[in-house]
Amino acid sequence: MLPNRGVALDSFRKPAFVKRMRDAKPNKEKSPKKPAAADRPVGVRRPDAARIPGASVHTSLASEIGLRIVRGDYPPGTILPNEAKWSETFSVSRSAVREAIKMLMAKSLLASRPKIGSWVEPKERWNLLDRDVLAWYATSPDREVFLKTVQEFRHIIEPEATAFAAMRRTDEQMAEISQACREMGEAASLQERTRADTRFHLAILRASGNDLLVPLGVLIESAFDHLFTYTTRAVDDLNHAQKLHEAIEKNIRLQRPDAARAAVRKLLANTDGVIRSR
Amino acid sequence: MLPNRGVALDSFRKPAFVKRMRDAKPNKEKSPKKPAAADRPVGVRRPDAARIPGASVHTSLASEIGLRIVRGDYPPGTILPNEAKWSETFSVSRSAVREAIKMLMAKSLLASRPKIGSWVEPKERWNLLDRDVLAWYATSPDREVFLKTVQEFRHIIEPEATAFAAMRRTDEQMAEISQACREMGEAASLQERTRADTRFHLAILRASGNDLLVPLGVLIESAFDHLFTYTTRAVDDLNHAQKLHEAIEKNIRLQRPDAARAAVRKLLANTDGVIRSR
DNA sequence: TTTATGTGTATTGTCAGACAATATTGCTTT
DNA sequence: AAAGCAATATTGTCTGACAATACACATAAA
Repeated sequence: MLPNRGVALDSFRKPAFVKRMRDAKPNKEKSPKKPAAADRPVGVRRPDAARIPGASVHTSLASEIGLRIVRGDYPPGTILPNEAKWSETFSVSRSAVREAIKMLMAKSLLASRPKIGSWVEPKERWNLLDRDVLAWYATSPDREVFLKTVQEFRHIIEPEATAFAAMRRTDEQMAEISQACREMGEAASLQERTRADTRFHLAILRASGNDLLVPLGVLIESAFDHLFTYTTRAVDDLNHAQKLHEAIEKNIRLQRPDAARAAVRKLLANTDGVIRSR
Repeated sequence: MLPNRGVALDSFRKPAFVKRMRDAKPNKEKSPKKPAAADRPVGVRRPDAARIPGASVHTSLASEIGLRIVRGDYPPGTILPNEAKWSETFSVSRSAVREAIKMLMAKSLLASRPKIGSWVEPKERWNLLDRDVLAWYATSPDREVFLKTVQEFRHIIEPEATAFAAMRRTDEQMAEISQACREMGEAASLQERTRADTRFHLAILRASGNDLLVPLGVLIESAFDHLFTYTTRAVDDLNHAQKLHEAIEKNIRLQRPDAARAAVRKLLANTDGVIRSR
């Protein structure tokens, strides 16, 4: 019943690579500390921690720890502070810590064993295509590099996905694509436009008929997220981009895979230009 | 600090789409039941559940529940039995159930709210490229379809990844690739060979210089996992496949992106043939 | 009747404290 | 010096309690 981790080869071994960095403190002593615990009444429960208003404790905790790991505070192989320590640091219960850690384990950022502790997994195991991990990852290096990586990935994926969509889309899927495209053109605000843009590309992925392509949508969302600041408001550019989108829509509608692929390549090249020129 | 879920557009709403299927029972009444609780002494703790010897309780639980979800026992939108129910069903503590559920939430299979319960997320949110989810997914439909999907994905990814590897690989990365290729040729058993084969392809992904390509290695692993049964033992085929691999290795070594890409396409076509002919 | 308001209640969220399982570490004995 | 053994630290698991939340229903007001 247990999923077959990796290939048959069960060369599973003790975490021999873990560096014994006991009671490891974060690398960079930027010390997140409590960013001024001012307007907080004394004696109240749950004093510090990176509490986020709307979110549950374990979710916030997972975000905080996950971010630190991805950011490189605890390099792969190091042993994290133990559960009691986290519990104390953030003034939360051990259960909350455990649930947070379980979330990070599910994303393959961590693994743990009794008497050893929890250590950071090697980077190539990280599930970088996970929404959260990607978001954390996006904050660490300068945006430039991240955006370039994502954009490169889009070049690999989207042309082919679109070609498949042109071959296999259902009428219903086509309707979604067309509507998103139309709404892009009619959008009043830039935000609304970006929204429709995202829907457009996600709909194409769904229409590709390959289930495995769908989860890559997070990359596109992330790209638009970070592209937003770059986006030019020049009307000419917007019109041009709109035409490129419409070309894609048309070729999918007419079921022309090759033309659709080419159209996507053009759009991506255009986006590349926007990034480069900034 | 909280990762920006999706694009800016916070059209976050109450789970309006959840079907109110209270105390939902699994769809298919295949009733996994306890598959004969024979050789188990009476009165012992933790009687049934899908306990897996080596694994922790919450991990086993997550596997069991995750498999059921992916398999379609609880379609997207349905509300799962509550924590107490699971706890009772599997005779484990509520904490264990919660930790398991947190793992599934981290993979976006579930979400939950107080007073509502936990519901299955829409399929397009599932993190299908996660190791575990992929493994569960691989068990559900017939292998044919799954393999075809994965293979199609490889056609999209690997040629481009290899071209990048040819351009950007370091000497160290090249050494890994070459060694894996060599070990493929020298492998004594089929299993050993598959092992090296996997390493070969993963090394190429790593050498591509695009961090986002690395996590896709799980797909390759999964492919080989399921391809294993198909693998022919005919010496001619093995020799042929080996030559194709060596061609790839050579073109990466000589830094010829286009030739490398073409070589990978050939190899994939060959693999396609193996699948089709079976 | 329709709309607002409050009240009950089921479910997850959080906490606290205990014990079990496990593997490292150092000590003891042969 | 080698082998076995005990001490110990850390995660794993269980139990029981209370808080927070938002649906559902009854009740009251317009």
